[in-house]
Amino acid sequence: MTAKQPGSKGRSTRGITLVDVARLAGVAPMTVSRYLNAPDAVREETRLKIQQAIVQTGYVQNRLASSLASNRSRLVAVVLPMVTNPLFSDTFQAINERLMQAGYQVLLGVSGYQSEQEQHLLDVILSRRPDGIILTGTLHTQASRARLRAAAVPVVETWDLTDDPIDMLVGFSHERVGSEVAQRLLRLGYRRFALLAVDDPRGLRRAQSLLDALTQAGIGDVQQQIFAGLPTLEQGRRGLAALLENDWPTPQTPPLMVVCTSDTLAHGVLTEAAARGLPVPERLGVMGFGDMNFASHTFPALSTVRIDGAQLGACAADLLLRRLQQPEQVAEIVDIGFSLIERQSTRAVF
Amino acid sequence: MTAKQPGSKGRSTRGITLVDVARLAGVAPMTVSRYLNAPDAVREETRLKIQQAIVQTGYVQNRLASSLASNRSRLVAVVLPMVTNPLFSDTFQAINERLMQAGYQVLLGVSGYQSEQEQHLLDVILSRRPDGIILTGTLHTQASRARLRAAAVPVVETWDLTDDPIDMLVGFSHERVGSEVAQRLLRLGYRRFALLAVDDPRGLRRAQSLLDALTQAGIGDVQQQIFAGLPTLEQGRRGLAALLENDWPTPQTPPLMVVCTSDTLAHGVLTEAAARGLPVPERLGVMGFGDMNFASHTFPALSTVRIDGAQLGACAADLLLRRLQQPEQVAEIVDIGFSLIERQSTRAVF
DNA sequence: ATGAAAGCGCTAACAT
DNA sequence: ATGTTAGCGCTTTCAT
Repeated sequence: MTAKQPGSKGRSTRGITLVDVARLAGVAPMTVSRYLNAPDAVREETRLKIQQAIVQTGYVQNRLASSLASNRSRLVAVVLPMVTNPLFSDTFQAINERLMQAGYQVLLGVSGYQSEQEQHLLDVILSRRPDGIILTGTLHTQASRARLRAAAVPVVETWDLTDDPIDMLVGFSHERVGSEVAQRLLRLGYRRFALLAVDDPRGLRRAQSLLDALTQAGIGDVQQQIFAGLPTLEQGRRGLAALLENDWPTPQTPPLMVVCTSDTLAHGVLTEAAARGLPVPERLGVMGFGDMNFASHTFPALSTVRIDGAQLGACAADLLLRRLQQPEQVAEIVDIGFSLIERQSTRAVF
Repeated sequence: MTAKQPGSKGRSTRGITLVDVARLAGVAPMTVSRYLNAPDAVREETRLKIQQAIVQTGYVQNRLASSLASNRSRLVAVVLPMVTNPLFSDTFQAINERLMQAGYQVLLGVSGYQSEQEQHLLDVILSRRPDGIILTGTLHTQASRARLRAAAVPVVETWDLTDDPIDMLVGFSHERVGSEVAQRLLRLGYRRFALLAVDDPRGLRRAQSLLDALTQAGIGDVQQQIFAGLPTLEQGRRGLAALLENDWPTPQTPPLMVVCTSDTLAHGVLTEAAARGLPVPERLGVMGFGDMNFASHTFPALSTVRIDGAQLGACAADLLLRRLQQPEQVAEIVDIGFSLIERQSTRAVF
């Protein structure tokens, strides 16, 4: 509560600064700064004096000022299409954990799935001068991508494997997911297929790739239900209900395989099937995507495509952190792959 | 790529600044600043010149500098116990939406459910000088709460109704949830109860309040399964399995009511019941919490306690924004309440 | 190991 | 409506 003498043109007094701490500790401000940023560069005795002064004053460093002066914000922007999509939450969690541990903080950006305000979001983010940016998916407009390249900030794109990454990249091939799922299901004996999807860009690519592979195998008549919005249990139920309207599997027909672009949709399909007394896997097969934490515990257990979201996030954070420590590092591209998990929901007997 | 002449003691050149834009537009830096912060205070003609200069240079404002100079960061820290808990994602989404719209950005803080590193997280957050802080739940240690009060930053606590809020508050009474659930279920005719909970502090308070109400009604023998960690479908299945080991409801016994502190656990209970052929609601009743988006679409549909997470988030953001506009505003406390939703899973016939 | 000077990029406050 | 000056709180750079 010491009343400071305002300078002739000074502003109203603010909180406790590093100068206050320095004065109390009887050292130069620069020494306090050293204590904060590299304690080992300060003598033990001095360190104690400063420590005491900090506790006594309740000083909290002002990182706005330190970021400005040092040209390092220790901020990393993480851009998600949607905070409510549980597919990304493991990734997000892992990213945040690693970054915090390394002394960085996460600035959140939510892009939505449409590209309208993308440029604006990007400017808002860049205005904070983050030391790095982690994108979920990739930016949609070329203008945005160019701006990001121009900003010369390290960027990691995730959850995808594109042709021309902005910088670093960690993901997997959605095309390969689609075709491998098709091949596996064909090998299991399925011949009748339906598709349940929501309209997110990567999910649609998986779906298209699946359809292509099926067509190549001579299966062209695949019923499709594509919804707008996020995948929900409700959409899954509705989707199956719609599919069954013109194709109700009887004991005589071979089982129908419903491929979903998300475990959540698939869970809804299982639920609707149970509600209608349609036995899975005997007359209906279900395939999900994501291997989310519930997939192995649905009834019956859900076959799906496993993506290790936590590993993906950890990898993205590590790539970025390594670059921040060694700016010369080349831009890596990491394919973390995926694996097909066969559980009860695809175990029809042919 | 214009090589700037470094001052005698200058640092290596950085990006394009407001001064560069001003020079190109032929105005003073302050005029550019005005254009950015209050375009209406600048003449149309000048505005166009500046606009052009900005586009031409690709200038992006440096908010680190502007925050430092203006003592307003336009940053709001949002603290979550865990990013992967879907209970909070609607709230988080709503908060982020409102804040972005109002020109604020979200700085994420993940506290975990234990209080060990709470103080450190708090300092990390305060060091960015956020204009406000939104907490999910409340801080655990008195030291943290004191430090936050001392920082004189607007704070909104959410998802709870505590006795001594730090500042603003929006939530509901977990105690009342517990007792009202008990009373409702008793009125429905249930007399045999079991409890399934995870060890989050608010969930445990709901549970305790439920148990108290049941005891008052003369029902003291309530089997309990309390797990550590986040609520998952798997935990719900395991929980029911464990409960059934020493209490398998027969057609002769009155139905067993399993009250869960989370819809996700309840969903697991429904799943395990289906897997074991135990009919819900005839022999087993299930009650959830949260009314998450799947609750009305499980089979059978799940009775639960509805909390409007999106409304809660919007309310929290609005309280904060109002305070930021009118600092004299008193600290409001908002009880957003809850409602009991009766669906199929509690429709036993007595 | 510590200090002094200069300046990061912007805006508040006071002109005009 | 626009310009001038000082300074936000810190760190870089150079000196001791």
